[in-house]
Amino acid sequence: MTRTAPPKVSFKAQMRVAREEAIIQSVNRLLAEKGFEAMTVDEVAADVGIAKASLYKHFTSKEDLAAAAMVAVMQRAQDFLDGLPVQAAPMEQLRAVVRWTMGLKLAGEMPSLPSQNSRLRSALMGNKAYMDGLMDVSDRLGAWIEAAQAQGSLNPKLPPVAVLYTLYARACDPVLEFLKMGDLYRDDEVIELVMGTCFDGLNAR
Amino acid sequence: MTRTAPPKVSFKAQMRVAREEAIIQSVNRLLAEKGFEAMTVDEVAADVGIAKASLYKHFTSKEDLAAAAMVAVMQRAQDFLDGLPVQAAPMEQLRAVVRWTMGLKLAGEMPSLPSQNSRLRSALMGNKAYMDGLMDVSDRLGAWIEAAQAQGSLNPKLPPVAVLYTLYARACDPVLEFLKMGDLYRDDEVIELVMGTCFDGLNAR
DNA sequence: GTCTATAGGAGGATAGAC
DNA sequence: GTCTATCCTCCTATAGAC
Repeated sequence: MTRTAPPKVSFKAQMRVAREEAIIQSVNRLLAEKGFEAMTVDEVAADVGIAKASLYKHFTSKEDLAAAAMVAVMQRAQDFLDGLPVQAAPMEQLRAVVRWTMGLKLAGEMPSLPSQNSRLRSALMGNKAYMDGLMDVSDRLGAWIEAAQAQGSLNPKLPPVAVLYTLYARACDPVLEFLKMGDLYRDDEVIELVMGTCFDGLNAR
Repeated sequence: MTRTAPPKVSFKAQMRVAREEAIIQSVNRLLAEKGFEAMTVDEVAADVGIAKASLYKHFTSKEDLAAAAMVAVMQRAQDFLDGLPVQAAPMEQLRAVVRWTMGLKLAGEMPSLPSQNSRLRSALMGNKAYMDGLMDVSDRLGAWIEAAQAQGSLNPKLPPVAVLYTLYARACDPVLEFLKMGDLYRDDEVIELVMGTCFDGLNAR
């Protein structure tokens, strides 16, 4: 009788993964809190509790760190999509995703990246895991958008891509933080307000 | 017969104002193009065609430069508001302002500032001209918002401040640049699309 | 007030020992 | 792979001559 095969992932590899997850969690929090430019690699290292040089053994650059955080967020999004009830109406799926996204943002768990930084853009576009996740999420949302338009719950005159961008943009909507800062509304009230302006618009109905 | 009184503003003072306007114009363009963090004072100096040290004779810091650009934008907004037809319906005034704002953004003339930078926030809050302009614009928009709600064209259930923030947010809406990048729509088409989602919402009507 | 030159310091990235 | 120590580039801001 032969010995059992060695585990596919060694103990050391597991430790490595665990550490990288800790790093990504810190990066995610700091990106949400201060944004990419204001976040320093020293801060990340201090927050994780390791030396800066050790960080660079796991990730090759600051941009790479940010990309890893985005991969994690994209994974969370995919998990959330997987958990949605399959039988629900497309429109309700879309509304649920947007609500979830804004909840993340208000909870300080949504990394905020500058859209103009070209080095960062390159790092993101060159990250296969991120691009795959983004494509998958976009495809799923796109299917719901078209279905909702077909059944007349979503405005059929709007180009699907415009709807998609509009939904994505709720993840970095400054209205959320401004309303939160005012201290007049609880987080869930802020979310319902912005849900209203997003789907029903500002006009009276 | 006495000589005419000396001009209130000396020639040197006029030169100074003209140079500062040139500086502000460069800052405005660079802020719109690359954002605050990516813009360097060296670039501004090179763009204006003067030495960096000379810049600091006019403005005490990079944050001060950005604040001056915001003052100029606020002045343009006030001028635009002044030029609107007085007899138009409040709702139309609001729509006109948002259209104008998005046009500025698409034309690359809307400076983009990070909302998290505290040094910058302090510079803005400490700039009386900026704060006065912001208050004036907000008051005028606020009056139209309440009037539009009173006459039932704007959803009366929305808190006026939430509407105000939502309108302001169109000035930095990433949906504009994303749709522009796609090259599927002309600038005016992009504006009308976002006007639609903003005022009519995503839902079918 | 304009310039050249440089101080001063922050921050990304790496060398090299262990 | 972790550490300490350091490099090096970039950038804000200022000194000092004219």
